[in-house]
Amino acid sequence: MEKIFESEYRFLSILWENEPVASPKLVELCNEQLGWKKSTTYTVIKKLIDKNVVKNDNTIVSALVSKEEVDRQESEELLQRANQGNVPAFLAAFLKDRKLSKADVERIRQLIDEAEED
Amino acid sequence: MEKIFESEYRFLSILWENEPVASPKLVELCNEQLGWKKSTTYTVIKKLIDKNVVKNDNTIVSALVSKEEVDRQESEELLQRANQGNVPAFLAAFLKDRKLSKADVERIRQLIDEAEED
DNA sequence: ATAATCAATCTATTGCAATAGACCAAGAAG
DNA sequence: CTTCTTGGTCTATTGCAATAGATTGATTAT
Repeated sequence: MEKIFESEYRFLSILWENEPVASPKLVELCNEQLGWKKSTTYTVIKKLIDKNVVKNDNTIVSALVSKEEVDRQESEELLQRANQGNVPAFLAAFLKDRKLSKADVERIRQLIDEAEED
Repeated sequence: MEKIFESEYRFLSILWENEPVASPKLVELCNEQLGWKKSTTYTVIKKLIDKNVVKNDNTIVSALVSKEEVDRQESEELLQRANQGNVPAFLAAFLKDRKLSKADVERIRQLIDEAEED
């Protein structure tokens, strides 16, 4: 997946919250929430269509990629850059000096179990 | 801490591996590893000095901030942006569909335990 | 004294993401 | 029909990170 820029992410955040949504409505929302002019919204939509991240079917815009996927890509980049893809090293740094409640620990423990391959 | 840009991070990666190091040596290293001209290296050093991230004591350059701190800041931003600071949510997304070896799971389990508050 | 070297700065220039104004084509309204 | 509206594009412009050339001021060597 091609890189998503800051302003594209801001746009997507609005889209994800409202999709599927008519493009003029997006123009309105982006103006309210981001202060964007009409053409700004449309150029961003276009860029994202080119990147296959968004589609516009006869005025109705929707995302082809979920927030989870985009966020994942971001964390993957960080994992690679900061820890060369070493998951435990990344988590060690991430959890360092962090305090977790019993409930959180429980939830996380479960996630780890699910990630364990046999 | 002020934001560290991509190119500053690349520079810092070299600095962290070699500090403390004489500035002309940094010019050489940045030229070899990044293809930078002399002035580019010096302007980046200057920017980082302004940001209090690096110091230059009579030609000898060293970092005032560790890689761990910078990486941490980065992951913190991601945590906020993607999961509003919710650690378990972040970890859920991060670990989803990831395959971990038994050894990794063991290490991570320990990290979690250490992060548990009483 | 003067020339050469060298660390460092100061001031551009480049590159590209972010933003927007001017325009257009097609359909709706008169 | 023709005028108006409207979704959309095309082509700037702006903003700022990234990069670098020209220059300086101090030290070293001649």
